[in-house]
Amino acid sequence: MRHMTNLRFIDAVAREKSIRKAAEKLAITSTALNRRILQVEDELGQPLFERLPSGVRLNTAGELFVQHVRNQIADLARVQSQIADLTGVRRGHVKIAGGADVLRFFLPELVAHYRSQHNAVTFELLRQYGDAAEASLLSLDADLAFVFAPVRTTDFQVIATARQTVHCLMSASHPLAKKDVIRLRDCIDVPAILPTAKSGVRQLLDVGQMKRNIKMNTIIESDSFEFMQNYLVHEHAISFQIPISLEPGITSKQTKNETKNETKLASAIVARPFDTDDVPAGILHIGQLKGRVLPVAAAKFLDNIIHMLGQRYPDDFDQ
Amino acid sequence: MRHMTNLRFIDAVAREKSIRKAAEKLAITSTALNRRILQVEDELGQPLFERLPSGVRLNTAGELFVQHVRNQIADLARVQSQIADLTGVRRGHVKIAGGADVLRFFLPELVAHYRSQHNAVTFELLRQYGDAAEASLLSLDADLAFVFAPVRTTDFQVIATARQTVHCLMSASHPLAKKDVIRLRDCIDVPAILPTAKSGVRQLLDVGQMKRNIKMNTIIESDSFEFMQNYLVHEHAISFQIPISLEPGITSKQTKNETKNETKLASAIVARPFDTDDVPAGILHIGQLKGRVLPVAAAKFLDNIIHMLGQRYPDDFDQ
DNA sequence: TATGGTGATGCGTTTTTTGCATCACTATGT
DNA sequence: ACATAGTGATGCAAAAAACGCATCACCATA
Repeated sequence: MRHMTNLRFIDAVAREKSIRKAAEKLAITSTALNRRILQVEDELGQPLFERLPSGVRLNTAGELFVQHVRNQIADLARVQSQIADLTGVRRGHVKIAGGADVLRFFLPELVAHYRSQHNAVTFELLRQYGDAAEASLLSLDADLAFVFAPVRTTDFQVIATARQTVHCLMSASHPLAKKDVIRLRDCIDVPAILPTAKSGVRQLLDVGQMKRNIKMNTIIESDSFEFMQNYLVHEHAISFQIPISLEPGITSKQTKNETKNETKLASAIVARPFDTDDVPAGILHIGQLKGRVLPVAAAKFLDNIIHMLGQRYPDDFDQ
Repeated sequence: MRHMTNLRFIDAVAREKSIRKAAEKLAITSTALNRRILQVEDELGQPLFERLPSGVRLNTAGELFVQHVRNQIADLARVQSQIADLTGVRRGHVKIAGGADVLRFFLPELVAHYRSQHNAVTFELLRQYGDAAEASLLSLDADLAFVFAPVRTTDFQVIATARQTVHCLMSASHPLAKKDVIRLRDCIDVPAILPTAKSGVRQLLDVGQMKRNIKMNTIIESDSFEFMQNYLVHEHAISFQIPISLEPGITSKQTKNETKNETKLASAIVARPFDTDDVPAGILHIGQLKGRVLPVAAAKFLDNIIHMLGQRYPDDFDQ
């Protein structure tokens, strides 16, 4: 859309905090970009940027204007998506912010399924946690966000939630695998691989350890699901995940033929839920920017998410 | 704002339903305008207008897009107003839709007072009733609307209301002027000048006549406040108004020195409220488009309206 | 003091937009 | 049936706007 050029340029400069850097990204010369910005400032009657020796920075008016610009860009995308939908072709670009947990298996499957029906829809997955994800909603860098934690800002509109009980992962031959529910005291002295401190799961585990006054035997910290899971076949340790990040072959319930399924590495690993009296369940929030009308593509994808969550976690799901 | 040109052009064509007519209004040639529209349609990937022999008409995509365009235009105005406010200069253009009642004395006084403080703010007053006023909010042709009737659409957000008792107007020497409150039965056989049927006051009067099974002696119908009021000095008739449209000299309460004030024509006229058991009070709604963030100028003017109403009708005011 | 970074500006060139003339089409009235 | 007056679309030359290069002025830092 041609008429948006100036606005996109301003957005770019605001992000890069430098006209020359933005110009490079936009594949034009800095002088052309500079003049367009001067022109807009002139039309507006006052500057949007402060000129610093190291580049530019938005002033108050600029902050206001850039927010407006991003709204415009997002709203145009919404309308385009809606218009495309009229002709039967769903079109658009869906931007989703979420933690590594949902990016691991849940979203790949869901996105693939959606794209198999609407291949003109493109996606953008941002790995962001908590505050950062909410900030992306606000700056319209994301249409939807998964937040596994209490929601902070008032701009976050929760569309659905899913209770996620923290699970212990371990080799199928681990003694704890015989139990249906794990108590925190069972884990004393068991070598434990914990997610890094900023992770939501880690925070829940810490709450539990505080409550029961139990200190787990932490041998490794990592933010890689793959490492934590794959390590378990080498040493009889335990690691922790929430259901949504579990590899499909790993079920949280004990099955009779669990041993038969051990064809792949994944199925040599089992998951057992914590007793929620020890480690509280976390709430996964799916939300959007409050008051925003989403593009058709994003809105329909959100429907899919909700449907899938409702189907997969019928008891722990809320809408 | 240069980047809005295409959008303003599309808006104009949609309103005029003709490229040539719109071009004339926009002071460009039809061919330039035509090509700009073709360009936008091309960028968008599909047409916005149906081409008819008599001009053009929006198709479904066009309806969507034009609504978006109007939102953009209005939102830009909001941001501009907000930015101007940062520098201490209030700037903007406030568009108000309302009936003749509020346009008569209430709004002139209020607008004049506001402009005496912020002379960079301009105003646009649209004489529209009920549905039309609400439609103007929706198409963003108006920022604020006064609706004297039940509010229909869900897009109308009521900011404040004022109960308005229907008053009888008459010459000060009229027998009914001795009463403090008028009953409908007092009006039997009194020559009456009624507002036209679409007026809100008329509807309230009709409700009262139904309820009490009384038919007033209608000698004249008019939609001109001036005619109805000025006629009263020539014949001992009565006419009807709500407080907000009353000329300042005319008070609704009986005062001792009423006769002394009869220096002007206006003060030869007195107003007496109807008993609300006979003629129900009407509710004047002041509202805006639901969910919309108003430009500073309009928002602050709305504050003034509310303040003035609260001061003038402390008992019948709601916020 | 030299250097490498920033945004601003004058000027010639390129790209885009505009207006004129004209076409193709369709209602409407003679 | 035919002329007429209205509509939007299009080819082409002129006008206007945007662009890129070279360069300036400024500032922080080494």
